[in-house]
Amino acid sequence: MGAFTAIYDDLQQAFGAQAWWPAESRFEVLVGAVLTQNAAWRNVEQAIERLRAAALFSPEAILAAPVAQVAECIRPSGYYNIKTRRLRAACEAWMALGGESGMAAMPTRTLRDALLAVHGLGPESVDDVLLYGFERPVFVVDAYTRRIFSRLGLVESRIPYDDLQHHFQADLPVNARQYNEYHALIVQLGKSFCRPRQPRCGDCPLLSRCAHGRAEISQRS
DNA sequence: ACCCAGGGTCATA
DNA sequence: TATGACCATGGG
Repeated sequence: MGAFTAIYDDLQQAFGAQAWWPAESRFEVLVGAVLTQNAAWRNVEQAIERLRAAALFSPEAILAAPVAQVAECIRPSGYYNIKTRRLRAACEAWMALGGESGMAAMPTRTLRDALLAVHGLGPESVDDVLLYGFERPVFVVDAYTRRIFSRLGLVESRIPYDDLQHHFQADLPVNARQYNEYHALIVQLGKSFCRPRQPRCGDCPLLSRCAHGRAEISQRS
């Protein structure tokens, strides 16, 4: 068994089932993927609620609404001017690609390339949509993933997105359900034990695997 | 008061 | 190719 598979087992043992992504529709995954860029999910939930309350929760409604109204709705999620533009671009793409049915009919590679071409959708946002919205077996890499696995000594801290994604997809079976759980477990672990500056390594379930954690502990004491 | 969050784009070298 | 500035709100 490879290290990435073994760590998945450890995390599942430690944290149990996660059941991500909290969304009621594929479109909501797209909206959430844009709004959660470098923002706390709590704030994204507020922004989504405000869009719903304003009856702006469809690509058509968002595109028809005044830009200022959309911006006001999503304000709690931060970067609201930029994210308003990105959200509108995402809605345009959603419709241009034929909505749910059109996108569901596309091969994963084709759909990924089409979404990456949208201004404001980078690799993580796109892979959120592919994995959590369309159940495609695409591993989502985020800042926690890079930090955790570089501290574990398995990859370089500056490893490019696609390279790190490849490590996971080469080591794990091609299984969207498992990719879903694994990414959620990584975020759970990161929130508790793998902050950039304040790692609390003491009770980390991966401590025995983590040279960084031991080094930090001996440094700080 | 500082740190951080489920990133991405753009200018610069 | 790779680094840094910038975007902005809200909770610990």
